[in-house]
Amino acid sequence: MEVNNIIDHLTQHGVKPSPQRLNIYKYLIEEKNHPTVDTIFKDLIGAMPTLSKTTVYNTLKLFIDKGVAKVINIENNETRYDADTSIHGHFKCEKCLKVFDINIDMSEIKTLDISGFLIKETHFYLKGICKKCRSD
Amino acid sequence: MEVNNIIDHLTQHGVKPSPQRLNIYKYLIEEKNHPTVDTIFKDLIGAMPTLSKTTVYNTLKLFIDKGVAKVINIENNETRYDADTSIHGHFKCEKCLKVFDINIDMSEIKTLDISGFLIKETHFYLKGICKKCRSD
DNA sequence: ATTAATTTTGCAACAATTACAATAATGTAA
DNA sequence: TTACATTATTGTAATTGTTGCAAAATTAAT
Repeated sequence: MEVNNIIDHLTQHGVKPSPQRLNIYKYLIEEKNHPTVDTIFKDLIGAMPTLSKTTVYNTLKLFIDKGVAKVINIENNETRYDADTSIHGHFKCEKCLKVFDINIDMSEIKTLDISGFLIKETHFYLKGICKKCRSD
Repeated sequence: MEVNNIIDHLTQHGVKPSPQRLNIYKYLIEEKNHPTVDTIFKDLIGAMPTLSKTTVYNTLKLFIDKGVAKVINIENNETRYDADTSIHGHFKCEKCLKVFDINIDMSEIKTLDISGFLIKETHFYLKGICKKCRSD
């Protein structure tokens, strides 16, 4: 995505694009690694030496509120973030620890037990061993 | 489930049924509230006044290892536990905070992107407002 | 009964996250 | 521009869920 498009996208969602926010958002969409706060912080501190970890937390919370990012909750001690807000699933490899995107067809899922329930968020993930790690 | 059945079930999975383990497991299957460690501890400390929170942690970790319980990870700051180890999903109501079980047909899901991947765990959950809370 | 092995317990340590107040940056109106 | 108001960023302290660890208690074995 072009920088101008990013600025538009954030602005349209009510996120004022400060330098920190821009860099964090760019990082989220360019590195498709579903990073943790710590990863984001460590990868950006070089380019923005004054960056504070609190800012990363604040910014991600803002992104979630404004709907330009989503939380991925696979392990209870590592919250990850994803700028892809479409409904999709994840696969976490227990060996290389990478998180992969997977497409899912949710139409088959919304069923029986929860008729009358209002669904706001859909989360799906698998854990196991990825193809590459199995052959290593 | 009868107590003897519970003992058999735990034993068959390699869990020696101490009083603490028995009570925690019974709590898990009787109260279908998908409790947190804190909830379990607070609800059992009356009946077992010497119970330690560390024991609850240890016991649940053992249950997971031995396959008689599963982790439910919906919020990043509240790990919940479930003695139903079959593949099923959950719905968390944002208003009353209850967690409901939902049946899912996983055959529709395992797809494309992850051919060749070894799947060990399947997790699915929704968030929203439950029927009762919508009508209140 | 002694000894060995396992389980439980309490407390300290740790790590992720949040609260909060101070500082910095930005926007606005004269 | 200058002065003022608003918003964003930062650093530190506090909080919370979890784990590490060694001592005490319980259970099993000889």
